[in-house]
Parts: sequence; structure tokens; C-alpha cells
Amino acid sequence: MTQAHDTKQRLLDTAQKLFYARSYEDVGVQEICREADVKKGSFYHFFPSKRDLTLDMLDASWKEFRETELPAVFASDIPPLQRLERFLDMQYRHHKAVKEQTGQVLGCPYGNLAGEMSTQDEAIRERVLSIFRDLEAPIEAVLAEAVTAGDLEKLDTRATAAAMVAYIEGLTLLAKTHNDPEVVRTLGPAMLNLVVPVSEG
Amino acid sequence: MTQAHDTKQRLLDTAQKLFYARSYEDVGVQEICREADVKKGSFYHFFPSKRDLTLDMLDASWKEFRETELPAVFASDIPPLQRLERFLDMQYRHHKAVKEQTGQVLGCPYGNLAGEMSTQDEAIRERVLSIFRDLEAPIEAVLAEAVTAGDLEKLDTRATAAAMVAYIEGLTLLAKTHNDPEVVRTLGPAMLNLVVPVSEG
DNA sequence: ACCTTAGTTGACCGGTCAGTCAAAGTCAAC
DNA sequence: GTTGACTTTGACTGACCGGTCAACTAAGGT
Repeated sequence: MTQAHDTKQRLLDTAQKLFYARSYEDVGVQEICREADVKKGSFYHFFPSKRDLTLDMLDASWKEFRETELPAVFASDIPPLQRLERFLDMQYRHHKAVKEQTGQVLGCPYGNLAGEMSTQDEAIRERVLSIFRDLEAPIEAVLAEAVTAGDLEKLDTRATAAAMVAYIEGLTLLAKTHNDPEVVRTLGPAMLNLVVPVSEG
Repeated sequence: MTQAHDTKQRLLDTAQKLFYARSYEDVGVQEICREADVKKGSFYHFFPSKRDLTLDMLDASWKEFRETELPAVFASDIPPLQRLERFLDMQYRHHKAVKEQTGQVLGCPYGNLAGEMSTQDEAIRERVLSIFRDLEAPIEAVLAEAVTAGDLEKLDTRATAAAMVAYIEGLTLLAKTHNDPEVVRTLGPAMLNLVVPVSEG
């Protein structure tokens, strides 16, 4: 009974790991199966296609991140702007740890997929888009709180949150290209200056 | 005599177009050859491998961009900070035009390749890295000029230029994920706030 | 005991992958 | 007008791609 659940979960976990370490197209279902110790027939018992596995993997991966990592980072135990710094620090430590384990900076699993697949698979593009939007929410909340507290001039919290997500993604891509997590540490704090004023009209 | 040069060039141009529209792994040398009307044997006469073609393509593509587009954008006919705005506007217009032609925002050809290939091919990663570094130079020059002119507080021009490249890349990836060039237009100007202060010590 | 259902297995499909090769064609220099 | 370097050609390799399928196993419900 848990065996089936386990097989499916193992496929999801393995796919997540392999896609993140390499790319969607470079990893075949054969390899996912080999690594997860699952026969190919079983793969297609659980998922109608590689693409559907990917969609499920994105949902599961983001759910996990949003429910376990994000609340801790954006918890109200420190002032709002410091939470953004904590978020940046978490990013830095993540890439540093990954580099120590694998020898490489792997970038953002969602950004990687977006860059590779947005023009190729509409469903995957939309899934990643909704993840990006999801990430904007707690950032926007923090910004609103900072404005209320008087730590920040009035600004377009929605647009600024989006700009910050863009900056994080770009920074992560740059760190991947440099293969150096320090890029995130040194350039990260500039994110706090990234302000979009309230649009007039 | 120019026939050979032409065949090679056609392969380069076709590869550039196809890689940009899709991805490195999704485009095979067979397809590049078909599209360029070149037989596969000829491909391997000119390039030892798909990877080497890609390296040559990156060199040629960046050389073209750096020598024809960049000088116009960063020309000294307007104040330094306005040149950054002109750069952003050029980006916006590019993605808008591409979307009108193909129906899709394709992102940054270098960023796409970096995201897909940095963990897979060291040579490609390094080539894109040197492109990113190359792009930082004119931005850094503009920043230095703006500081001299008193338009900007003193800042770490090198780090700020890198942060701006990161932001552009992130913005472009976000626009690709949204499949909407307007992301670049609305969020672009925030780049000008992206300042890294002079590091103390 | 029997049937259903979920899960598993491995052989199999047509097609494509990057890359190889030997032979033929082309053309300029001598 | 022949040589030799450059270029072109298309058939070929072995591996792999995503996906299919029918047969099989195991467990539960009745």
C-alpha cells in the first residue's frame, strides 16, 4: 500500500534532483527510472508522460518549499526588512551548500526550467509562472509592513516584489554562470534598493 | 571560395536562431543542417562537434551585438543615466518585436544557454560568463561617468554594473516566463536604483 | 473460491541522437 | 592538365529517446 506511494514519490524525488542538477531535456525517463530503481512500465503507470511528471514534481517541490522554508524566513520575529536579508542569506547558504556537495552552483530549479521550457511547453511555463507569483506574495507583504512601519517610503509593493523576484532570479543565474555562490552574498543586499514608486494616475 | 564561408555562416546563423527559439538540447545537428540546407557530413567538416559550433556561434553573435548594437546605445550623445534608460528601452523593443514575430518572448540567448548548459559544459559556461563580464564594462563606464557628473552618489561601479546585468537577466527571464515583454518595460526602470555602495575597508 | 484492481515487469515500437567515414566533386595553383 | 587541398555527399553506427503493451503478481472484497 505504501509501496505504490513510495514508487511514485521516488520518481518525483529523483526527477527533481536530476532536473535540477542538469536539465529537463538532458535527463531521460530511462535515467530517472534507473536512478529511482523503478521499471519504465511503472513510470507510465503513474505518469502519462514525462511532462506530467514534471508538472507534479513542480507542484510537490514548491509546496514543500512554501510550507517549510518560507514561513521560517518570513516569520515576524524580526523587523520586515531584516526578513528580506534573511531570505537572501538563506539563498546564499543554499547555493554554498550545494556547491560543497556537488562542486557546482545549480541555480534556481524553477528559473532553470522556465528558461529552458517556457517556449516549449505552455503548461510548464504556466506552472513556473504561478510559482514566481506565489513567491511575490510574502515579499509584497513584507514590503507593505515596512512601509507601514515607516522603514520604507511609499512604493508600489506589487511591482517592487516582482522586481525583487526578478533580481533574485538574475542573481542566481549569474552565480550559476560564475559557478560561485559568493555572487549572491556580495550582490544580494542591493535588492533592498530595488524600489518601484507608486504609479501615478 | 565564398561558398565554403557561406555554408559555415549559414550553419552558425541557423544554430543561433534555433537555439534561441528553443534550447540547446532540443535542437539537433540534423535539424540545424536541414534548416541551413547543409548535409550532415559538411557540418562535421566545419565543426568538430555540436558544442564547438555553439562556442563559435556565441563568439560571432556577441561580437556582432557588441560592435553594432552596444555602441549606439551607450553613445555619449545623451547624459549617462539616460543611456541606461535607452539600454532598457532597446531591450523592451527587442522582446516586443520578437513576440510579434514568433508569438513568444524568447528571453536572453546568453542567459538561456547559461541556465541550461552551465552545469553541463564548462567551455560554454565560461564563454557566456565572459559575455556577461563584457557587458558589464560599458555599464560600469556609464556609472563612473554619472558619478563624476554628480548624477549619482559615490558607489562601487563594478559591483553595481554586475548587479544591473543580473537584474536585466532576471527581468528577461521573468518576461519570458510571463511571455510578456511589458514586464521589461514596467519593471526595467527600477534598475537605476540598484546601487552597491563602495565597500568599506 | 473468485473477481477486481493497483502495481510491476521487460520486451518492444519508430524515430532521433551525435558523430564517422570513404568516396566523389570542385577549383586554384603550378 | 594534373596535383592536392578544400568541400560535399549520403550511407552508416550504436546508443538512446519517449512511449506502448500484454502478461503477470499480489492484495482485498465479496
